[in-house]
Amino acid sequence: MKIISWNVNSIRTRLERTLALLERHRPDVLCVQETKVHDDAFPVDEFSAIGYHAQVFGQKTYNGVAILSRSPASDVCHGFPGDPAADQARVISGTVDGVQILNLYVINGESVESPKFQLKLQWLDAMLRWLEQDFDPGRPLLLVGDFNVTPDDRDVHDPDKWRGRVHCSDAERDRIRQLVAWGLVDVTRRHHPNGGPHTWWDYRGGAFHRGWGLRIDLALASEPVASRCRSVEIDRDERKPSSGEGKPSDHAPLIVHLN
DNA sequence: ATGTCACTTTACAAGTGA
Repeated sequence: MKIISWNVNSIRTRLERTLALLERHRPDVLCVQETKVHDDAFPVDEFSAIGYHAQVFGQKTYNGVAILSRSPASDVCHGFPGDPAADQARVISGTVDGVQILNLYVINGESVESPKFQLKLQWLDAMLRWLEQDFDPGRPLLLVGDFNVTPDDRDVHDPDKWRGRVHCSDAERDRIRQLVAWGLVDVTRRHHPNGGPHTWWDYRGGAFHRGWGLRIDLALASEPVASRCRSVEIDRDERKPSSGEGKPSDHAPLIVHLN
């Protein structure tokens, strides 16, 4: 079973590249974030034409998540109880081929001084309470998405430059540690113990070309899923300007392969 | 202090969010 997570930064702008990604990898599931479109305008037909069901939870302009899958997702839910940013479409969950999948677009936070940063921490706290209440780490569960947090300095191209800043602060990293302590495995790290691989590069300053990246897109699996995990890879080519129609997203797809 | 991108608007440039 192959599951891909990708922050597309607008599903309409990235439609051709998303269709090409599906044809290239033929994953069982593609979780997308930052679709930036109201559900009525999501390009459902283009995906069904190549064999993918779409479950969408979006809004105009901002945020938005969707699960595209070859077999239909069941028990689909939008958002979560206790969400302190319930007006923002950031979480869609469902079960595909026996795996409960949570597709997350975590609040960016802007900077550690911003009120949005406090909201980000509260949101992550509420998300953990949801897991504790409604999920069991002894069952097959996979959280994927844009977490907007680097778990540790190995995930940062220049840790000294980023130290204490948004995506790299102790407060954010504590929340990831709490998710792991509850019973999840950072499967990317398990397969890449020495660091990275980066998943996001700022559009500005030639960051991709210079290797200035962060690992902020994560796959956190309960042990029943982690033990099936054969590989976790990044499709770095997708981040290259030359690799497809139109411009790339600022994130690269994260590919999780299960036995 | 940032060599960008996508989206929106009583729009045709400028603000916002990333």
